[in-house]
Amino acid sequence: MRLTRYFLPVLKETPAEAQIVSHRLMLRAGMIRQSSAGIYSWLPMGYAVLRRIEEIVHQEQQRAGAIPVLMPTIQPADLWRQSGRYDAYGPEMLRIKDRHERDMLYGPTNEEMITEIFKAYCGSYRDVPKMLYHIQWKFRDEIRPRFGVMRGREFLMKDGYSFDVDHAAAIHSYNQMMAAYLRTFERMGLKAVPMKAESGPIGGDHAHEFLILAETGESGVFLDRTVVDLSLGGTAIDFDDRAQLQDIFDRWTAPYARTDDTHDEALFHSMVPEDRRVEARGIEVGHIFYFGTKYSEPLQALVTTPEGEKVPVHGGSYGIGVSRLVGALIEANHDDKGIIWPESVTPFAVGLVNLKQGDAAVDAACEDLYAKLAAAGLTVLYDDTDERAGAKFATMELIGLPWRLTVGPRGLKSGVVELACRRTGASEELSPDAAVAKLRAIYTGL
RNA sequence: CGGGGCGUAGCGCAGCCUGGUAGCGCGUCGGUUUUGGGUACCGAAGGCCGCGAGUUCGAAUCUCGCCGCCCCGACCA
Repeated sequence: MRLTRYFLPVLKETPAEAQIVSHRLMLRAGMIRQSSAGIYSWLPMGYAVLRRIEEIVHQEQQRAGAIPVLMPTIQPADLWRQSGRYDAYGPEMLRIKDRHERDMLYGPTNEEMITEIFKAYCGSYRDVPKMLYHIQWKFRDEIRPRFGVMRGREFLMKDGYSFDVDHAAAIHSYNQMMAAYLRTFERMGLKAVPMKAESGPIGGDHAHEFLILAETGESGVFLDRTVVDLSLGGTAIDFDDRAQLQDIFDRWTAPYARTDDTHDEALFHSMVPEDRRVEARGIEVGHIFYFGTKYSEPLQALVTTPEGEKVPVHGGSYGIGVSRLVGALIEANHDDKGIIWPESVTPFAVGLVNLKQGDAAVDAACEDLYAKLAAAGLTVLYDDTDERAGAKFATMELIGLPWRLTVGPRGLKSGVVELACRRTGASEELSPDAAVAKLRAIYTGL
């Protein structure tokens, strides 16, 4: 993409309304534009990151055996009356009427709807286990939206739902999602720690929240340092292997890790030696829980067992805050100059900077690199504007592309370009072809 | 929803107390200059001063009402 043809409305100054760093940087980098309180348009740069995050979530969900669907944003109120949540949900739920005065709502979540779908088609133990998920916009009319996309009213969420014949099978589904989430967040370069959670308004008991540690986190967290160092690394996971998944579950949930909602100071001290105790702040980016028959009973989602008995299915629900992750990633990856995208979610693999637009040799070298990078399968943002070097560098640093390839007359005289790493600030001079090869190597396997 | 603050050019702000036909910086456009870290200078465009009512000869400024946004708190992916 050529910057002269792109839409990248960067801001030199920080808009007054933005308080936290991710919100400020998203506005300055031209990623989002506020429409009203807690509701945003996603501009090209922001949308690109959002789609990359979505793609990772899709891949890891399906790897774990979940099946993608797409349910509507607008739901009929009757469905929620059946589960009893129409009245229970409160003013957070946006209630609307259609032209026939029928009560509708903009869905804050989809348990009722997915249960209704399951019930319509699945009635036998042979139909389970099933794990369905979708990535869809939700609306919760928060009293006070804030922090940009981290706490918006409209937000993009992955929510998945498991259906199993009994408790033991449901726990396996739960463990599948636990492993899928660990993989998902690791791929994004995030340290997300599963923490024991309260069941919350949805009910149930087997529940964990995934939090990434960040100074601006909304929750206080208390944890054993050892859990932060756990990593799946290249572990091959067989999602049908109950023992392996149970082992992963055990390893990640054994160390003490809780938010201030569930924190138990005495237990914390008894379980964790002082030198391993960490008190920090965290941002919740995912939530998994087993809720048993909470929805299947009132909605009469039953399956027949091999013995011919009809039993309510055991359900679990698994959320990832996809749009929130954009903000959370920035909270975890930035410096005083701007954003630093991990390679796995960056909107462009590399920024190509032409230091002397209009100079025949430099233009030609840039065009050549632009074509070769594209041929190597890399996405490129080519700054072909006639801005000065300082302005171009500042913009590249602000928008956070992980690698910058700088081409100028000075280096070109000796046949080199500069490849700079956004995260470390390190740079090296090498031939254009070597730069392409190095970038290709960096991005291989992501 | 309780408490506080703010709505003036695309963005950041001054002007309001003490009414008199709207200003600064950045950005944008044109020109000169500069050319490896947000260059300097010259010129220009751009605003029913959030909306409505009132007071007044006259309202960005005073009064009342409404709307929107932000911050603290309770609530949440």
